[in-house]
Amino acid sequence: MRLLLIEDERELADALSGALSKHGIVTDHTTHLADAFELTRQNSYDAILLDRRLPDGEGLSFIPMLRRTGTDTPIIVLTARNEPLERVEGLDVGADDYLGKPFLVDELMARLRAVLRRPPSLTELQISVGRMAIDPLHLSVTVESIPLDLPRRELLVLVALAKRKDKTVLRSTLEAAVYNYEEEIQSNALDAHISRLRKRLLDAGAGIAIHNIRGVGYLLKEE
Amino acid sequence: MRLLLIEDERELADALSGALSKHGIVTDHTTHLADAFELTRQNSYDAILLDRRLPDGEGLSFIPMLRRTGTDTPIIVLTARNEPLERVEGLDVGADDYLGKPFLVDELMARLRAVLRRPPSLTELQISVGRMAIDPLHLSVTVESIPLDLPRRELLVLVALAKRKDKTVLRSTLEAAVYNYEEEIQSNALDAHISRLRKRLLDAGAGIAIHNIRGVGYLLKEE
DNA sequence: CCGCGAAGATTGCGGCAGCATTACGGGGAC
DNA sequence: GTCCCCGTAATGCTGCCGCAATCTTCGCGG
Repeated sequence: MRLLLIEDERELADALSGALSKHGIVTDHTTHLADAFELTRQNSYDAILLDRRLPDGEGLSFIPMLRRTGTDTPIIVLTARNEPLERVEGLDVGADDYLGKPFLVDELMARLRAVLRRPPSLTELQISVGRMAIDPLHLSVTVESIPLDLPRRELLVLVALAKRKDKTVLRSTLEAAVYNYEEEIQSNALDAHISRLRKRLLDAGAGIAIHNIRGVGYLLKEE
Repeated sequence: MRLLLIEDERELADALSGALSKHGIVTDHTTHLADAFELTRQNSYDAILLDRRLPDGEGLSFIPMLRRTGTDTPIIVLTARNEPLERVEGLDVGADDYLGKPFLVDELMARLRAVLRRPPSLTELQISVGRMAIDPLHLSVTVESIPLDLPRRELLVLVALAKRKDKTVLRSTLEAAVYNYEEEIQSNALDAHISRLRKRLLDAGAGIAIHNIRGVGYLLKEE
């Protein structure tokens, strides 16, 4: 396993590299964002550890840059800036985890494992379809910048479909997205939600269509 | 390595779990098909050991169910029903091996190794043929990024063929992919599906051809 | 090269499963 | 109370899909 560590405090960086190597992890280290960007282009990392305060800028700005190149390498932010709001900020720009300094190496390892266990994140921060923008993290929806508020269940259906726009989403997947295990469902509730959602999207002029694939599921695409 | 054992005889199940654990194999055990299906959705198994006679139905019916979700985890059927015709039956619905009770654990291990030695995963995340991309896990199909929705049975046929593109797929294999154990078929329904599928693919300009291998099966390739 | 039988291809038809829509009412939020 | 979400169920409809009839292709033997 190979990590990229972006951290300007030499001592911490060395200590961390040493600790990780005991777990059989190879670590590349750099102190500047510019170098980091170059390194990610030349190598393939299993994960990236990122400090926020860096000599040539705010570490977080690195995340959208990287994501824009289509890279979905997990990123864990390591920083002294550990206020709740700052954590939200970090996760919302696309970090996979956020760990405040000081931290135990054991906790870092555990979070690393957790992050690597996940399937490569399909979760974009912002999905746009038709005249519509959907933020799956905050569960908010806008049509041409005008917020559209939808009932909870319809919203969940929409997000589940939007995350895989232009691809079929199985019925069972949708049910799993909207209902948890306790909530039984013994009618066509899902169909009803789809129907009502369609009507609302039409009224709002969202410019998207939800197609049914008989016996399989549904598919969302621009109309 | 992790296995799923579907077996209602408690004693046999316990003995087997114990024996397998000595080979470093982790075994999940369940006695009912319904639970088994849930488990396969939540976990990823290297192989599945399946009894035929189960409290909630014929074990074999589980195989098409599972295959239909796009899972091609190897399945070994373990059963007292060990007549030649019954073995054919089992293998034809999509089992990878069929082992009659009683059996030696050593033989099971050998068969397991054999099954796992086969092409690591037929389950690519994305299969591309001609101008077409197929996602066998999510059962979605696109032609030059434009989603193509197909009826369920035609879709299943296409996916089964695409997974083994450029290779002949036996008629019986296709039938197993499309029909479950209960559903009898006494006409040329499969041929009809192939025919309608060909037409749809042509209309969509998919750039692929489905050839017939007389008396054997079908073969999908770029045209 | 021709003829024949078997396998496959195609297509219309009809039944019915699955979906869309909508009205209704319980229930929670305010 | 009032509003609205949301599960339920009734209704109507679409189009999938099994069937079978008919036509075409293939491979073999003479």
